[in-house]
Amino acid sequence: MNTKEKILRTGKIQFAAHGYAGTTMAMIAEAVGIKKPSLYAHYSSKEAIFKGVLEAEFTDYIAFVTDILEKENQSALGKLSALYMAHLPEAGEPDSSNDFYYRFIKFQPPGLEEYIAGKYREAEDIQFEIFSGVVEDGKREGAIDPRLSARQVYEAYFLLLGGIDSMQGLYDAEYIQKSGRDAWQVFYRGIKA
Amino acid sequence: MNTKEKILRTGKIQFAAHGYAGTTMAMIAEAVGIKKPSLYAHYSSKEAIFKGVLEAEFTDYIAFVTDILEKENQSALGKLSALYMAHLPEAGEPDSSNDFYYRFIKFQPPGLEEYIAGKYREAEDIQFEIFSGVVEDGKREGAIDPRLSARQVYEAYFLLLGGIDSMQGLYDAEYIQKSGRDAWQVFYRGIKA
DNA sequence: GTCTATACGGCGATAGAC
DNA sequence: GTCTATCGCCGTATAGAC
Repeated sequence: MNTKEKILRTGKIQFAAHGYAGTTMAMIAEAVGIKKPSLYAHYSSKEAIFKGVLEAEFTDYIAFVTDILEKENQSALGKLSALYMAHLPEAGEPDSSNDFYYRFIKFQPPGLEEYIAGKYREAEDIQFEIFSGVVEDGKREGAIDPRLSARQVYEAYFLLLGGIDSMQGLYDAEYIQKSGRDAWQVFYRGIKA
Repeated sequence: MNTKEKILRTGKIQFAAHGYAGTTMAMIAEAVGIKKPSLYAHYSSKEAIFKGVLEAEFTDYIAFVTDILEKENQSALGKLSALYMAHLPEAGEPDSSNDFYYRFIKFQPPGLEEYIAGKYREAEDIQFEIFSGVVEDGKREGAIDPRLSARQVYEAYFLLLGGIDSMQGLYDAEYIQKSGRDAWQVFYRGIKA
């Protein structure tokens, strides 16, 4: 891994853990293993590093969702469940990608509000399109109540995911898992045919 | 309103909008209408102002929940629905209390992690106790499926609320309201007897 | 590309007059 | 209680040698 990639990797971890203002060039440099001014040989500013991380995260997230929802030989409910469960935290080290994504979707560094919002809407449009296809499959399979609209199922589903994220850092992974599974049962009862 | 209260009021708004590091003593002072050093006649430090706001917010939040869930002449489902709907954003100015609460529950300023976590657990214990009483009432009224535990209903419910919060700032109030009501229907189908 | 040295500004906080 | 003036520190970013 070259230095430029290393900066993105460690930058993501630091930004996710300490926020934009709370992360300093010195912190990133130290974690990378170089001195502070050397960062400027790879990125022109702190903001440029941040944007680099952000770009990569959106790309990865869309790939992650697409992978799960377009898996073959799986029922629609199987796919929805798999994507949901993939969002539950695992015990051990924190998931810095997830932390980064949710932190900066909600709390944008000053001056980057529009930039981030634009990226987000773009990612969400793609996500909704794939998701609603799966929901329609679920109706055809007789698993999802056809009276519910794909939009309605989508909203309830991502409200739950947002809720799971809002528990991170407040509870341990095991409790969030249990909580998340409990909520899934309620959700499932709510959409089943 | 005296200066000390004014500092808490404006401090809450600034902290909610810009975060802890992103809020400066100069910003608070200007919004209050005094100069920066005058703040120190009322609070010994930036952290002291923040803690003052935090304390008041937790107190207010518990009172808010208690008020709604202990209202007389209301069915259990009516209470749950009322509390849920009260969390949906209204069009117009942003709700700085809500923004403050959720921002700092999830992203604590360095050094205040334990302090905030402690306050939060305390508030949550009280909240769960009241909430589960309402759920048990709902079962007795024949409105909620008795096979569901109060804990399970609580978890699904607050996952939804967390999800609603995670939409704030990304969508306008009207869309979040619609989304929130849609999700409520799914939730209701999921818990009804 | 990496380093040492440094410029420059903004931060929290204090001193001391009124 | 409020002000002007200022301290000390640390942030981003640059200059210039190797």
